[in-house]
Amino acid sequence: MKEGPDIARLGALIGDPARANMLTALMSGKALTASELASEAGVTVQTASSHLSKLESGGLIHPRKQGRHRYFSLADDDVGGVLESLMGLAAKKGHMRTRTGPKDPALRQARVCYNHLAGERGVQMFDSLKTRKFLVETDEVLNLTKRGRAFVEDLGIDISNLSTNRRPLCKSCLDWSARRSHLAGALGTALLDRFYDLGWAAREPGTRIVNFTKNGEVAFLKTFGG
Amino acid sequence: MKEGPDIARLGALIGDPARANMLTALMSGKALTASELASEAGVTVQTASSHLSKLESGGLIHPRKQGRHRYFSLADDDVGGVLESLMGLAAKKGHMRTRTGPKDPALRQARVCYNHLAGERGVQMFDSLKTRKFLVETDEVLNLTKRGRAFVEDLGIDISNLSTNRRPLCKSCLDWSARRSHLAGALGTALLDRFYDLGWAAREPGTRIVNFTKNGEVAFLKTFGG
DNA sequence: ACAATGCTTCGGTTAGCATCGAAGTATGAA
DNA sequence: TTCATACTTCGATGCTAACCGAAGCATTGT
Repeated sequence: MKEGPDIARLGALIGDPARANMLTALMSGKALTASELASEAGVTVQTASSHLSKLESGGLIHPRKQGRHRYFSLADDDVGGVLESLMGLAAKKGHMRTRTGPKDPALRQARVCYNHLAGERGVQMFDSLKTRKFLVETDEVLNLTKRGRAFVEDLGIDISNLSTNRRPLCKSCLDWSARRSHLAGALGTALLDRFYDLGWAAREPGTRIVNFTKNGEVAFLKTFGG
Repeated sequence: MKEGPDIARLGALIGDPARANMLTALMSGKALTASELASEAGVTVQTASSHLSKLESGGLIHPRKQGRHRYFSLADDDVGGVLESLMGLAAKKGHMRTRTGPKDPALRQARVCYNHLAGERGVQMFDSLKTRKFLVETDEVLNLTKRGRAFVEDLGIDISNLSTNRRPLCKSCLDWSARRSHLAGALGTALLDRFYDLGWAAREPGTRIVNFTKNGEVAFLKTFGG
């Protein structure tokens, strides 16, 4: 029996190509069925089932039974954050798969990171919130100021609804393309959802790309400085 | 040929128990030799060598040749950050295991590194020489200034005798306990020898420990600032 | 010169695990 | 009930990579 440190188990889980494909697919934030994940990973459903049970017992994903389907999603924000930071490191080390398709620039500009906005747009929003003192970072903990709270409520977000949750309101997440931080946590999710509702942006189906509409881009730039 | 996403390669690198042990050992910030890492990982040096070359070509660690040793350290802060986040996730999932204990305190304070002084004393001496501009480091090359030369000669060391040797006069050596540098090279050797001659310190037989006498400690602190 | 130390490379063995076919369970539809 | 879909479990196979012994290379010390 081989005993390694804690991170070895996590690394081995992420280290298998099939499982890594599944996890990156789940980074879109959508819950996917076992069959869908199998085709994403390019393996049969039996193999996928084996992988999924390992990921589940490893605490990386969380199943939700619904009818005769099982929907899988990432276990929590921390898992998404770790995967994001791993992608960032991989990109920096030049091991990035060089499929320079048209998708790549779009991914860099705006994409979902599990359930919040990432990419240049996400970094821009984060910086804007910090320079205007809506967000302050003290002792590595992010806090929303009173003025920030007012700003967010002006956008039409119900803060009290979020703060009841045990999930942290504000959290910084290291970006994959830029090496800067963007906003994660409940507020990050709420903001992205609000952008959808306002018609500023929409998801490109089947990918992690977030497409901003013409009016949405104008409004976003006006709101988060240029 | 199996092609997975970028993070799979990183995951696989971290996923092997031996490599994970090496990486966690390097998380201390210290640079370690291949042999030390082998014993940390519980494998033979041949196996360790194979692992280390993989970690190096994966961009996770960075080698630094020094004499007949190769010191390895984490490539950059980003690698440490990713490992840290992985440990955090593993701890959260409850797979945490406590790790290696401390080493001999006497060794940390003052010891020989081949033939020069290492440990906290060595680092202190090195820092003192640099802040007083007796040593300057340009382009990763250490040079003794004129004032430094005078200072060393005042201690009773014959510089001209050393400079004839093909061995470099000044060389920085990465410390084992602190992760700072100390002075190696012909001058480092000469200084330690001079300490012996002056009766400031003596070797503890059979070990690498250097014991300072009471008077020697006072003189050392006076000479190299405290 | 010679020996000793630190590390790497080569070759062959072995263990683990991903993989898929086939059979089994569960849910939903006709 | 009977069939179809979604998924899991079992068993067998095959490939990868970790592992160590032995030999080779490089540096240092005597």
